[in-house]
Amino acid sequence: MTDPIQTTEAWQARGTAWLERGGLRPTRQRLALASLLVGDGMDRHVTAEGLFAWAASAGEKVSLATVYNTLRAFCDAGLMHEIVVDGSRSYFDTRLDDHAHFYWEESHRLSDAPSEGVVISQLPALPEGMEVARVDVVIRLRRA
Amino acid sequence: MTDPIQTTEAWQARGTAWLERGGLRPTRQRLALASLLVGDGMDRHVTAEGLFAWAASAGEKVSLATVYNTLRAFCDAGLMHEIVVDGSRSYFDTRLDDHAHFYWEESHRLSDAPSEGVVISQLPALPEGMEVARVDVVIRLRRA
DNA sequence: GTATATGCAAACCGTTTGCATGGCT
DNA sequence: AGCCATGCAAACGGTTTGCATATAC
Repeated sequence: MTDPIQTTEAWQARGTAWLERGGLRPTRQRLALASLLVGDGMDRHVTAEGLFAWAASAGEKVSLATVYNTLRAFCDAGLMHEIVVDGSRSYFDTRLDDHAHFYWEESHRLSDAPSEGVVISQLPALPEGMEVARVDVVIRLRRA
Repeated sequence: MTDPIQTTEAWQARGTAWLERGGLRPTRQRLALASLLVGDGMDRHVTAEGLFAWAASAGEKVSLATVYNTLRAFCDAGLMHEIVVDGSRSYFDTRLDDHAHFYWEESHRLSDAPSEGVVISQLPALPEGMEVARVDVVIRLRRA
């Protein structure tokens, strides 16, 4: 669980380092969002609206358009990945390696599947001249 | 390849049988779309706009709203599956069994991956009280 | 000082819906 | 006759964009 001793400054330090890795200027808004996303070092799956609401409830003043623009900037900088599981909204993931996801259909939540669990032991022959950009595995869950 | 001897009547017969399987009334528009989708017995991946354009170029008069409604009806009837790979549009697949897809990022096309190719040899432990609704595997391709 | 980020509101675009008309059984 | 499907246009919702202002370097 999260260490309760962690300070806001510690989160911001991580946020700043993270932005630096992406070559992005540490503006107030980016730093606020980055701190929320990676401040505690855990992997996150957020939607734009969700992050906007989270920032607002944390007292950060960031416009919704900036949240969208910033998430896109984070993706372009290679700091996050966009995940599409639901046509009506986009999810953004702070974890960069290929890994499978659980998608909770009734609550519209996305989470990591235990990484040891999914084993793709073989990929199909790829079409001529093509390479794999990414392999997305989404395990859609419903109440049993 | 498609057998050039096949007649429109043969497509319609398949379309009618297909609609029947889904318990859907064989209206002119549904029959037209069904014939395009399953008339030749091949698996198809279409977008609503794409199917609308295809129908129009085949001389079928169907409104875009009806294409959307009809594709949804086909999905609800269990005749097709909706596949989400691109936040900006939905794809609809006539093939019903779990199988992996190739997504051609630059052309925004979706196709089946050779079924023998992908082997998921193990699934992760599922959360308590949950079951798998579906497992989506999308292999995103880019030019090498 | 210059390039870039932000905020707002308006535009955008794929999709859905309300309602009147028309067709299937 | 009654129910359901269709078509149109308007509504919808998430996302993007144009432009004026503010901030980082």
